Amino acid sequence: MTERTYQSDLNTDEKVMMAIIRAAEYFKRIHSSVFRNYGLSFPQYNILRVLDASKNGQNKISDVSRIMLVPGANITGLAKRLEKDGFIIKKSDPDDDRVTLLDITPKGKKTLQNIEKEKDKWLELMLKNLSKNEKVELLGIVKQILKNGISLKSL
Amino acid sequence: MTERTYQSDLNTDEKVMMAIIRAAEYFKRIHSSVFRNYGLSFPQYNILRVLDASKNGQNKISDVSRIMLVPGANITGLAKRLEKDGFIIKKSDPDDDRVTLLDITPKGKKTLQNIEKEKDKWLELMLKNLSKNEKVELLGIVKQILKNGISLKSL
DNA sequence: TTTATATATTAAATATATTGATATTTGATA
DNA sequence: TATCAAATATCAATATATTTAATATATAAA
Repeated sequence: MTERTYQSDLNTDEKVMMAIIRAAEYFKRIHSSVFRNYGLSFPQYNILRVLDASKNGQNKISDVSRIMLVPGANITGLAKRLEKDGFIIKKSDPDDDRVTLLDITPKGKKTLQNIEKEKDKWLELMLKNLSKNEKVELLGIVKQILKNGISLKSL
Repeated sequence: MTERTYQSDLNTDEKVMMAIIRAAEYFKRIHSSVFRNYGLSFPQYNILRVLDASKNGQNKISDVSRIMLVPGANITGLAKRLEKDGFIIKKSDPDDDRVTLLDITPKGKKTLQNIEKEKDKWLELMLKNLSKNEKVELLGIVKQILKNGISLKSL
């Protein structure tokens, strides 16, 4: 019986993962078509979001990297493109010369605002099947997943 | 009051989306490090999974495209790389010469099997915070999101 | 001071995504 | 039958993103 229970638990786990990944792809695909009209890819949009939610609209590359679970070498390239298009600027941290700070520009903030309405319209459509309660519940469960902190370092 | 309620609902929606996307990135990042040892990227792995779950281990490019929410032109490239590495083979559909069938090879199936144990070990770790009940609940809610069928065509 | 660690960049190779154009086949219809 | 529209897949060009490894610099710790 333990054998079967174990098996079936694993299958549930797998279903949970695949469901979440598919839902994420679903969100990303719909929303990307919004961002694209504003010259942003999805990862670029995410960086802007992180910065906008950060204190003073700025953050270190290493922190952005950690928050987004994206390697630093990757952020460097993304940041370069974002700066080229005027959405952010890079400055070095006066307190620590190793650190590069990414700073969202007024254009960056304005772009986020412009995107917001259109994006929210789609979000509402996509989540219209869920009650408020279900949303809150979902949020709580997903947060628990994120909280447990398994990391690649454990490998 | 409606104003506030509306606002707060939108914020919940956004939180739901961001949480799901972050969880998906989390899964993908951990699992990618498993797949990579077997020569597969995440999208490649997903195609194999789709084929493996399809009747006779084969499916049309257009259907894979629809299932994965990935444009067809994209699947063409992915399939080419998968075939080059012997995970799938491409044949044309005898019933419809427009159609290309992707067929998972024994090597492809074997690779999925080899990956499975290691992958499941990580999954279990990542989901250890959740009760069976919570998993089932999560699954039900996410499925509802996926079911509502908003598509890019609506744009 | 020496060493180790943290931070970011670069380079090169590969993979993925996007768009638009093209070719082929099929199905429908005049 | 001939023609047209739709479905399917590919290709080409370009832009982006990812991965890995190597490097440079600065800070912290010993």
